[in-house]
Amino acid sequence: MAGYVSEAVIRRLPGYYRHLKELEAEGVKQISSQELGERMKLTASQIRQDINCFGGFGRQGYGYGVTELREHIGKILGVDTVHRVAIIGAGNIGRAVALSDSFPANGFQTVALFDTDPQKVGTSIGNVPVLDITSFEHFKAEHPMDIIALAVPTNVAQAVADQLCGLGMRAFWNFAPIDLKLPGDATLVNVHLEEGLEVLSFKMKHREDA
Amino acid sequence: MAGYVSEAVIRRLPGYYRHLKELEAEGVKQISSQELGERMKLTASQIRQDINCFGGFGRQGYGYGVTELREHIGKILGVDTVHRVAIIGAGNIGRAVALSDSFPANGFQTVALFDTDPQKVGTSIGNVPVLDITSFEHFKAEHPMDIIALAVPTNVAQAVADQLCGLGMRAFWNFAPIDLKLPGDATLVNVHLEEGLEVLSFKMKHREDA
DNA sequence: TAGATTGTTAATCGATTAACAATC
DNA sequence: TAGATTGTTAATCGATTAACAATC
Repeated sequence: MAGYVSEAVIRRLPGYYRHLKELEAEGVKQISSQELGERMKLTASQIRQDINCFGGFGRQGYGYGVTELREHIGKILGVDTVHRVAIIGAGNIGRAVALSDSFPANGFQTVALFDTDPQKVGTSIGNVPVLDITSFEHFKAEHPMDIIALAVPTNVAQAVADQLCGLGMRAFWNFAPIDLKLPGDATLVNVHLEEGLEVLSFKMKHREDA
Repeated sequence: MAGYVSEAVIRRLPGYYRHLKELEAEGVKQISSQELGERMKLTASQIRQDINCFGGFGRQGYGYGVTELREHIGKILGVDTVHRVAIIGAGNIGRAVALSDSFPANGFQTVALFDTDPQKVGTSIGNVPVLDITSFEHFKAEHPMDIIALAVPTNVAQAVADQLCGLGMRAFWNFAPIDLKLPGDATLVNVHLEEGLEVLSFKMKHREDA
C-alpha cells in the first residue's frame, strides 16, 4: 500500500470520489469492485488495484462500504480540509470561478480576487472582494491562502506566477494557455480549455476511422 | 502513418499545436525533435513517434519546418475550419465561454446561448444572443452548429444532453460534473473543473512523498 | 460451511525510450 | 562528402488485466 502512486491513478481518484458521493446520495451502502466498475467503466481488477495503492478498505465476500471508502478517498485527496483560494484576474474566467458555488461546496473557498484594473478594484464579485494585486502580500498575511487560481492574460501569466512564487505561493491552478515554469517544489494543474475543444474537434473529424 | 492513434497521442496534439504557434510568433523557421523536446519536456524520440503517426513531415539532417508542421497538425486537429458552438446554460460558465475571445481566435465561434430563464432570454452576452431553449431546433435549422458547450446544472445535464442528441447534435463539451451517457456515435470531452482542484489538493498533500 | 469478493501476484498489453540505417 | 537528423524497428518500461489464494 501507500508508496508511489502513478499519475494515472491520481487522475482517476476524483472520479472515484464523485461516483461514491453519488452512490451515497442514492442511499447505496455497499458496493463490489464489479458493480463500481460497471458504473465507472473500469474493470473490477483496476478498481481493486487503484484502491489498494492506499490500503485495504474492502472486506472479502462483501465489497466496499460506500461512505467509508468515500471518506478515505476524500482524505487521500485532501478534500477533508478546507482549501483557501485566491483568484488572480477578475476577467470572465476569474469571475466564473468566484461565482460558482460548486468549488466552496467541495471545500475550495475563494477568499479574494486580485486584479490591476482600477475599475474593478474595490468592487465585489458575489461576496468576494476584488483587491489590487499590490495588496496581495498584505492580504495574505491576514488571510493565508494555499491555492492560486491564475486567470490572467497569457502574456502576463508567467510574470504573475513568478511574483506569487516570490511571495511563497506553491500551488497553481492555471487557466492561461501556457506551460508555466515554476520552482521544483511548486504544484501545478493546468486547465487549458482550448485544448479540450481541439481534442473534441480531432475526435469529431476522425470519428468514422474508429 | 495514419491508422490508429492512441488517446495519449491525441491529448498531446494541442500542446504541439500551441508550441508551434509560439515558435512561429517568435520567428523560428525550423526545429529539430531534440529542440522541440527540450521545449515541451518530451523526449525527441517521442516527438518523432507522435508526428509519424500522421506521416513524415520532417527532413533528415534538417528537422521540421515550423509553419509547415503547425499547419499539418492544425489540419489533423480539424482547426483549419471554423466550428460553430452553441452554449447551453447562460450561467457563470456559459457566460465566461461566450465572452472569451480565445475560442473564436482558435476557430470556435459561439453562435448562440440557450437558457430557460425568462430573465435571461432575449438579452445578449457579448454579442451573442441568449435564446430560449425551446427555439433551439428552429435556430439550428437557420444557423447549423456542430458543437454543444453544456454548461447547465448537474441535475439537468443528462436530460438536456438527451434532448440535444434527439435533435441531431453529436459533439459535447461538457462542464457538468457527471459522466454523460451518449449515443455511440457522439463525441464527448469533459472539463470537470472540480477534479482538477482535487488533483491539485492531492499533489499538495503528497508533495513531499516524491 | 458455502459463496462471494477482496488483496495481491503473475501475465499481458500498450506506450515510451533507445538505437540505428536511411537520407537530406 | 561529412554531419545532422529523421523515420522506423527493437528494447524497455509501466499500466492494465487476469488469476487465484486468502478470508469475510
